[in-house]
Order: sequence, then structure tokens, then C-alpha cells
Amino acid sequence: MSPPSKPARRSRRGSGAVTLHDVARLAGVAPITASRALRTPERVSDEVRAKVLQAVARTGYVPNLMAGGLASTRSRLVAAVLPTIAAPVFLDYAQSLTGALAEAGYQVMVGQAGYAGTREDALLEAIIGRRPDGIVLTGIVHSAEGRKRLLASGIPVVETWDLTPTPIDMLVGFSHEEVGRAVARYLHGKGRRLPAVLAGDDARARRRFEAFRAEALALGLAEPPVAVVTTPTTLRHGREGLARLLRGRRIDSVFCSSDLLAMGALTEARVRGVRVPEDLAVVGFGDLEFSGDTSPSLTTVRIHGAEIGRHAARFIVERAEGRDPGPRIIDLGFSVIARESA
Amino acid sequence: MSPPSKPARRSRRGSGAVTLHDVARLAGVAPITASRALRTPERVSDEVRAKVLQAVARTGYVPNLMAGGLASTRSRLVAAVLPTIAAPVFLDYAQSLTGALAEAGYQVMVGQAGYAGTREDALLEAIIGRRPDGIVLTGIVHSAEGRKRLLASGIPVVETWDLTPTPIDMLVGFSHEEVGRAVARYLHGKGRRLPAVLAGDDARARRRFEAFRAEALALGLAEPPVAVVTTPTTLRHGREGLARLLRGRRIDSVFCSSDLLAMGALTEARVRGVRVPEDLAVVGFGDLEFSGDTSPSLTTVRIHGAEIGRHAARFIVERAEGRDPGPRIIDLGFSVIARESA
DNA sequence: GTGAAAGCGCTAACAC
DNA sequence: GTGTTAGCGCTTTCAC
Repeated sequence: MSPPSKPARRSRRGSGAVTLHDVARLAGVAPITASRALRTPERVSDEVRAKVLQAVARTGYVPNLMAGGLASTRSRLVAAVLPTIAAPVFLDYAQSLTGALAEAGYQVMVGQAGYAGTREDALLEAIIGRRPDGIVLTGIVHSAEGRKRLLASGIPVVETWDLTPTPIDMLVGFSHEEVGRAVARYLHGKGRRLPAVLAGDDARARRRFEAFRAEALALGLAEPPVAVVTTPTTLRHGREGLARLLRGRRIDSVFCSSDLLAMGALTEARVRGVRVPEDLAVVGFGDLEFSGDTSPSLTTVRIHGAEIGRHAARFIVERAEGRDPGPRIIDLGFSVIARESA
Repeated sequence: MSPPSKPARRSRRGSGAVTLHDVARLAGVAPITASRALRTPERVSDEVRAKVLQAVARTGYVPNLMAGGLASTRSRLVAAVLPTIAAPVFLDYAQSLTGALAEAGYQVMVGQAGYAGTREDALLEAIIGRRPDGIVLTGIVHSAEGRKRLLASGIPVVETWDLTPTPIDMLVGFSHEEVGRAVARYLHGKGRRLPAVLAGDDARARRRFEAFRAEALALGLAEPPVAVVTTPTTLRHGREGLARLLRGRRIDSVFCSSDLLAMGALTEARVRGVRVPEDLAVVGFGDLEFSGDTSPSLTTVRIHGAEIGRHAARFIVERAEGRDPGPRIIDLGFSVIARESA
């Protein structure tokens, strides 16, 4: 069958899917021309464009983005790392990040940093291996080793939900310390003198409540008792935590590290006949979608998650398209939303 | 320098990152041997393995998964399509899906079907273009065109959160009709005779409440008034919806299409002095993480989201590794969780 | 405006 | 156990 001088063609057929070559052959042009007709239609003649589009329609051709990414060293893929997907605070953020990137033609790969068995370096390796056009880190405390790998990869990195003094690359966030201080001042302004803290055991919650405590003391408030619960925080944790706090010395207000904790505190207070806000002022953190619609409605801290997502997306896209994204650090701040509970 | 018959080498250097060739050269072996040392270490000699690993460590080499995927036609990427990321019902599901796939060495790409401007075919094209090893669809009503494209792509597809008569490929879900009927029977069993419905305007919620209505009528209950709200549902919708229902003819129970709606109904009832469950029984859907910890705690329907995610992950992984995943349709059922609100 | 050639970085197939 | 070769499907570079 095969000529003696030429060994038989090794069969290695790939996916079997329609390729650009098939489209080009059908349209009667070179593959590169078909490629141009699809990616830069203004650079080919009307006639060629029409023939190629017709061939695409006829064959159902879908470009292989892995091949395109390999050849162009642009993957149009962005990695997003979250502590955990299952935390409602990140919903708006994740949605706007994914949405804004999708609109710009990028797809999002998600990684959970906190998931059991996912060591940070394994996660980073899996991400870098895909050669994404950008990496969005969500409030990650990354090891020195991790920072080094990210830096070495040369991939644009956006850190979010925080304001570190030394960002790896770009940063969109707000100051957790400022949040703590603002809440202390807010409660002080409302005449509260016996604050308490109900907080998850993650690093950022800790920084908020440490700053809260310091500011409270500076304002002459009592030393706040602290109930720490495991992250991710839940309504149940909020109920249990408040119950614990109420067993201790008298308090007239509580700063919770999440709205879920605050909802739990609200619930527990109601069940025990503790009036909110008369007997106890409750402040949350996160301003979940429903925090304004509970009864009493929740006073909380809004952190502009959707906007963080949009800015992060913009950072990545600008850099990927070779434009200057402007200032590398954005402090989006936060707002204390005064409602009924405090 | 270069022989006259051969034109000078064109420069085309890629990402500039360390490649397998670099590692191989440093280790003094052929590239394919370095590849084997990393992917199938048991098939190379101890000596070679050690040398390669040392070269990897020295260079900080991270394999390019796009290149590997292109060569092997296995991307180790799975696409997950959600109606929207910002719906708490999907939290457990998304987390377990991502986690289970990550453990098996797969990464997850997310797509939002409901996001403004994302037409279904554009989303599918973006997904298929990546040649993922699997696609997990979340309760999507896909067009005939979409089904055709998916089928033509040859990529394993898992549809979830539903039980369609004709799945594209594999399926893990539960029956929305059965849910509606079970809740009707539950309320009937509790002596309720004047049911109402408070539902989002998506297709699956509609199917639940149509079945609920039919079963209620069959059981001799009154024709239920229906308040429809826009999806995604919120606590505020729940409050407004219940207020609307209370303005109509008398009711003694309400079946809500999400726990968030039910929470809103609970809140509105309390504010209006309507006692739950004495005056009004409230049943939700979804069993959110905190639904058991409100006061009154919420009677609802649990739908095993985490398990759906795990099964979907298993389906994809088994198929990707060439094993038989077993039965292609899994009905995970649901449970009516009886708590205080009904 | 169009095309030929040469890779992007890796692995499957086939030797030895 | 290790190496050679030929791609995977696309885009870049350079030439016409």
C-alpha cells in the first residue's frame, strides 16, 4: 500500500472536529486567509469573507481556542481565585467579574483556595499552567513562595478585597482597618458604650475587629468582649455567638464580621426578648442583597463587591490588550449603611 | 552562517517561559523523557526522574497545559453553565462541583447563561471552542440549535437540576413536578385547605407550582391564588408578594419557589402580626444553609445540591478517563424538611 | 489582499 | 527505558 521509501503515515487524528483547514478548503482559500476572514474581517475582500462565513455555517466550525492560544500566546482566559465559592458576600463580585470579562470576550476559570486538599502552590501551578491572560486573587494571603511564582510567571495579577501595602501587581479593594474604625465611631456616635465583637476566624475579619477595638478604646468605650467563630460564618454561628456574649458582661452593641452572623444575632436577640436596637445595636458586614429587607433592617457595611469585580476585569482586559490600565491601586472604600438595627 | 539553500531562521519566540525542552536539556535527556518523568514517573529510571525533577525545581518550570491539551486532545477543563452565579441555591452545588473536579485534576470554567448580553449560542461557542473534557449545564432550557451544537461537539454533557425526558447525554437531577405534588400533600396533611403560591417567573418554578396546584385541587383544596415575581428571587420580593396575597382572598398557607421568598414571607407576616404557622404555614424551596436557624425555622424542600455537583463531576471524570460512568440518568430526589413554619 | 513556511510547546506513535 | 518523528490546529513572520 505505502511506497517503500516512505513509511506509512502514522495515524494520529485529533479530535475529529472541523478545523480551519477544512473551512479554508471548502471556501477555496488558504487557511491563513480563512483565519483573517474570521478574526479581522475588514482586511479581506468581501468575496472571500462571504465564502468563508458560508463555509463556517455549512460545517459548524468552532475555532479551537487552545490552538489559537498556543500560537498567539493569548489565552483569553482569566483565573479567579476565591477563598470559597459558597460565601454569599462574594456573589455580586463573582457575578460582575465573570460578566464583565465575558462581555470583553474572556472566560473565567475558578479556583477555591480554601477547599480541602487544595494546597496553594498546587492551585497556582494549575492556574499558571493554563497561561491565563490574568489572575484575580480574592483576599488571598499568599505565601512568599506563591508571590514568587506569580511574579515569575509574568501574568498580570489583580489582588482584590484588601489594601495591602505591597501588591504583587494591581489592586482593587478597601481598608479593613478603616471599616473597623468607622463602625466604632458609628456606634460611639449612637451613644453606645459597651460594644462587643462577633467575628469569623479569618485574617481580614481579625484586622477589622482589631482596628474596631483600638478605636473603641481610644473613644473611651469599654473593652469589647470577643466571640470568635469558624469561617465560613453562618446564621447559626451568629445565634450561638450572641448567646455566648450575652452570658458574659453587659453589652449594648455588637459588631459582626458578616451579615449572616448579624442575622443570627438578630434572630437570637428576638428569641430571647432582647430588643434591637433599644437593648442591643447590631452591625453587620457585607450588605447582602437582603440585608435591607429584614425586620429590623440591618445596619451594615457595604463594600461595593460588584464594582470591585468590574475594576478587576478592566485591569486585566486593559493589560491584555496592551493598554495602560492607569493607577495600579484603587481604594473603592466602603459605606456604613445606617438602618434600623443600629 | 546558514546554508544558502536554507533561509535564515525566523524569530518567533513565544512566551519566553521555561519549556519542557529547557528542562530536558538541563537534565540531559530527550523532551519526551522529561515529559514521561513528570506524567508517568513509574516508567522512567530513578536516575532520570531525579535529574528531571531537579531541573524542574531549578528552572521553576510549569507545564503549558494549552500545549499539552492540544497535543493530547484532553484539556482537563470542564465548563459549568449556571443561570446566574448570584443565586444562593447554587452555592453548595457550585462548590462541590468545583471541589470534586479540582481533586480529580480538572479545572472549571464558568459561564452565566442569564447574564445580560450573553446569548446562548455565543456562550456555547465560547465553551466548545476551549474543547473542554465535559460540560455541566445547570437547569438550562436550551434551544434546539444549542442541543445540536452540543451533540455535534462530541463533548460529554451533564444536565443537572432537572429531569428532562430526553437528556442530551447524562443527567443528574430531581423532579420539579414531584416537588410541587409533595408540598401539596404535605400542606394537606397538616390540615391546610387554603393554599397560595409565591413564585419566581422561571420555567422550573412554574413547573413546581403547576404540579402543586393540580395536586392541591385533586386533594380538594381551594384554587390557590398565585403571586409571580421576577427571577432571581429576593427577600424583598417575598415580602411584597405575601403582602399582595394577603390583600386577596383568605389563605392559610403559602408555597414559595425559593427560601429567600419564604424568608421574605416570614418577615412580612411577622411585621403584620400574622402568626406563623398558626395563621399561615410557609414552605420554601432550596433549604439554604441558614433556613433551619431562623425563627420560626423554615419548612422547606431540600434538593441535595452538593450531591448533584459530586455526581456531575463523577460523570465527567469517568467519561474523560474512558470509563463507563454507569446509568446515565440519576434521580437524586428531594426531601421535604419539616420545621416550625409549617 | 493573499499566501507559504515555520513554529507555539507539548504528546502519540513508533522504533530500538 | 529512552529516543525520533510527526503532528495537535492555529497564528506569526515574511514575501508577493
